[in-house]
Amino acid sequence: MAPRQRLPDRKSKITVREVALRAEVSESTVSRIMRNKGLVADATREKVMETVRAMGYVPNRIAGSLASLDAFLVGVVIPSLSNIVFPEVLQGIQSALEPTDLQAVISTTDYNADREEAMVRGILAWKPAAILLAGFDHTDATRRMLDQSGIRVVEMMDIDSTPIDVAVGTSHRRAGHAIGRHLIQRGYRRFGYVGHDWNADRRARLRYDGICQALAESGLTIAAQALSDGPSSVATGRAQTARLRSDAPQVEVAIYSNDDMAVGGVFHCLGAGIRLPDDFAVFGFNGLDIGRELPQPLSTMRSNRFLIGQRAIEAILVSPERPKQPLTIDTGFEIFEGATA
Amino acid sequence: MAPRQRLPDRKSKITVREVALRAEVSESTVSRIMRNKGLVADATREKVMETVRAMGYVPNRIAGSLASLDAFLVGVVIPSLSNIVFPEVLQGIQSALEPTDLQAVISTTDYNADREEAMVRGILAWKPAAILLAGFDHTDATRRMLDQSGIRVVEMMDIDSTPIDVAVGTSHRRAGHAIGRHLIQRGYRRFGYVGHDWNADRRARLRYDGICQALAESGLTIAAQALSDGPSSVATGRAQTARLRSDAPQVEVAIYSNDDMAVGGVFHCLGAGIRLPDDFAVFGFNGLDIGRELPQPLSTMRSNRFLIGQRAIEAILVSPERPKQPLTIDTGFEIFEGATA
DNA sequence: CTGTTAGCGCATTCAT
DNA sequence: ATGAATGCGCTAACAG
Repeated sequence: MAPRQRLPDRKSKITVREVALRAEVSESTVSRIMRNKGLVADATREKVMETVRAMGYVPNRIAGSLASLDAFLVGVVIPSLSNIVFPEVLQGIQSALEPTDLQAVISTTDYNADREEAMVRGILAWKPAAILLAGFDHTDATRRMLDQSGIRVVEMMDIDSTPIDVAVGTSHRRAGHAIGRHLIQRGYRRFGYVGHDWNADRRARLRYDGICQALAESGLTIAAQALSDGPSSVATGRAQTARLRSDAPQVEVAIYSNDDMAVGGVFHCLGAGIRLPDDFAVFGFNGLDIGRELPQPLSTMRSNRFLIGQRAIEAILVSPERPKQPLTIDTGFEIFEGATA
Repeated sequence: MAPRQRLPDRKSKITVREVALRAEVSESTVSRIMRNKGLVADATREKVMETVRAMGYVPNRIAGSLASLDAFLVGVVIPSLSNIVFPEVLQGIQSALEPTDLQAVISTTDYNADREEAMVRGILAWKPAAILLAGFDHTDATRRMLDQSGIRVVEMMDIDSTPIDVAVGTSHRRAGHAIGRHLIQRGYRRFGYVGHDWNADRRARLRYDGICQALAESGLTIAAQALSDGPSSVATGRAQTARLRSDAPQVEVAIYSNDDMAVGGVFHCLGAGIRLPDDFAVFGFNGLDIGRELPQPLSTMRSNRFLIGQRAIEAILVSPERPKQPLTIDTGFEIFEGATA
């Protein structure tokens, strides 16, 4: 634990008091003016604002928040920033936060539930208006803290479980099922799967389950799979595709755990002279921009991460109190046909 | 301005007082224990910790920070989250923040200096230990606020100007110059440039200037360029490459404003059957992962954004006071030869 | 329309 | 080793 940061003892510590004295009004008047609340004569307002500007006064929100018991922060706890989907969710959050005077405190967990617990504890200490998390996998202690806090809690990305308060996202199980159905309808029968670490990414697992279920309903199975135990990446997708191709040359179509992996698959094919989708077909998940710009657009399942962040904030803005019933908000998914499957 | 969020009036508002009463000690004792500061008998510590756990007490940092005048927040103001480089910087920040008990408050400006001003004002109100910004383009008001705040200020990404306090990043002008030199040495003479909006991305402009200078030193110039006025993207890079190729077929090598754009260029070539680098060569900037996984690895200039975030935090952790002299920290750059130029 | 009073929850002297 | 008193800077009643 590093040493705390003591604020520099700037002698020029300007508070309401200083402003009030200089402007010859009371502190409450200054306070009212700074918050545009309550009635103030235009004359005094101008007089005060002038000295505020002159002195460069910035109200101390720490004190303000303590006095009013209002919250001006929203906690956000996500697994990582290196998977592009989370920055996208953050964009949605920032955009929905813009008209508000709430600010986001952001922490990352590295897909570690214990770290999540620590982050949640740290954030709750700031008495935020709400806290947004990714997924439903929390430690018991985390769950207890969230419960007791009484604030709004949004579990994002996934809606395949019952939330503490609100869930916003898409059904990954249903998305996987839809992928399976789609590919069967297109005539594929020999399926492969290329994936990354399921322990870190439970949603990839849910999609996988959905796929298997759809195949099973048609009497089919996944004939071969190439799984890596690291995080998803273009490089991994590329390597695992090579492996799948050599292990199971009969596979007609590979479903990938996400678009990063699938793009790696496309790159492998481009390099090895494999024709898509005739020799081998590739199907991704996420609808990343880059997939659309490939020489042949990537066939994939789009989900809207920006919307997830946005809806999450909108949901908690409705009321500071949790509803009696947990709420689930489905941001949907959509097949993008593309040209690789 | 949306309504504030009033914290739910949970009757179970647990404060030091409640814990102290239940544990039959004074508030100061509880406080000391929670902060591991000052001497406390093991027996009482255990007794208190037990009731802390039982009651689920979480100290209120708002009150704590106000009372102690210590700062527990670090403000981060970046242009956007959609350009992958900023999430990477954030990763570095988060990683350096981990052993600390500081937390990051993050805002985005959409490349708008007035929004930056608003974000900085909002963040300063939280009396953060430090504030990290991208670049040197701030409004006068922003500059004044940062100055008066007395806290540490880090200007990130770029080190081509004199910082307020600390600058961390790479010299984009020198990077551009190095790119120019490198390509000249490899024998290229007919240069093209493919870029995006310079108003939003001043660093791209600095690189461009560096490139031009290097070419000029060898009596060369950029013969043709394709500029879009939107943000950088794979799609834009692809479209502008098509334009450049038809407008100026004589161009041997195109330097791109960044890797997103350059990957778009590569995709165009792959689709149009243009052989890289013989028919046309492509050179990027940033060293994004995806470039390395292309069928032919993208020739580019690597810079380390994670390191920028990390060094930024390290720099402000050294001392809560600004040094007399502004400090510049160079995180460097490095040519990645690749196979597209 | 403006001022006065009394905390918000905690950390910090200073006593004991 | 522990407790009591004071105030951080501001907002929220209430008076006037």
